[in-house]
Amino acid sequence: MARAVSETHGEILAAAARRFAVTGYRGTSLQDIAREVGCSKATVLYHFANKEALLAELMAPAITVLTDLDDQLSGLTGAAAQDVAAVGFVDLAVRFRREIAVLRGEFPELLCQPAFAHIQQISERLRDALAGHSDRPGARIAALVLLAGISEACAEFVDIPDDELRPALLTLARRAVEPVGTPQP
Amino acid sequence: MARAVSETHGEILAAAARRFAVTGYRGTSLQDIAREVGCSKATVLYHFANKEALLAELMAPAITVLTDLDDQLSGLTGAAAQDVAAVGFVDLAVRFRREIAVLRGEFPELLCQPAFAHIQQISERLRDALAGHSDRPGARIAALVLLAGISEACAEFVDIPDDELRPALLTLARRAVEPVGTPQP
DNA sequence: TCAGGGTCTGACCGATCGGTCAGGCATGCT
DNA sequence: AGCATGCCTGACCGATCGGTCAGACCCTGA
Repeated sequence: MARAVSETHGEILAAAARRFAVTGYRGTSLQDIAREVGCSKATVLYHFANKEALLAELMAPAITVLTDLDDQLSGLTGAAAQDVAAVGFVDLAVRFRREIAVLRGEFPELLCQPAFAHIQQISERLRDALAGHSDRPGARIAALVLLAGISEACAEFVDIPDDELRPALLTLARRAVEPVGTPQP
Repeated sequence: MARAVSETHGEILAAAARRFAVTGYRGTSLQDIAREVGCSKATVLYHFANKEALLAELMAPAITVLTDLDDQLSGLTGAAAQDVAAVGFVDLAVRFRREIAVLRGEFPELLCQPAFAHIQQISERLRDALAGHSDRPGARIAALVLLAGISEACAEFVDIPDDELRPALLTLARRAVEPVGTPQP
């Protein structure tokens, strides 16, 4: 057959995204992906060094956006940080619904891999920002519930258009976040 | 060694609960469980017909409570259903934190197993009740975010005492749920 | 025409998975 | 003493996993 390299490469990536989103990273074998593409398992491993590299390339765009959001958040505090975190994360979760679904439930194990080492810290900072940098248990619990719930909802509602899902999630987030005192003049 | 049957049986169950909660159902091998107990893998399979039966016995108490909640919900509508669902699920999630953690991310696959066939329907009814039986997208999205988020939070905050986690989650749920019109006289 | 490089594959590898099975070893009843 | 029963185990099974490798195939440039 011998297709152009970029073509097969992209097809494998797309097939992996579909399968990972349904059956998870560990629940999907290289054989499954190869079958969906219509090539051999060896071909998958010709285009990608190993299974982890395939996942890493799949996640790269989402991770870039997440890192940008983290940078944006670094200079903010209080209610401003809360709102930027809410808007930013909702937008990210809606746009990268499939990538979010891939990680569903496999976060702890996958984050141990070197390619994703810093994501855990970023998500903790994100949670902290959404809690308004407060250490009240209620605020921290609310932030975690929101982040996890929004992720799950995005992975679940695959058939709802972005423009409907995004405002609904944002409204919910703003209603659910524990208000934090902002220094007002 | 030859311990009393109930003793080893219980030890295996406890070890499985610990391991499943950390590494998930699929991520935990029978060998892992046997190692933690200090017996052979064959002993685990002497006390339990197979891996699935071990999981089923582990989940039984939580499933009983969930089924009770479902019965309670069957006769309610509107705001009453919303509040009973919120209180009931928060209580269940807090009490069975470890069982919730086991299912983390493996819901779709595990629910295919015959022992858990009806759980999916129950959780959908629960979500529907929490949405006040409304079909507005905002209400349905909020209900899913809450159920998923509460589950995740309970699985994550293992070190917070029940009496602190429960009211925080309940307050959040009542604040986040989309209010539904109740027929008032 | 031929050499070389990019693409792809079948066959194979060691490791690990869930699960089976014959048999060892106590204990208690007859 | 002899036997049955319950508990436990090492050895083993077929399947599947991620990954390797030698070589086939095709295209292109010299």
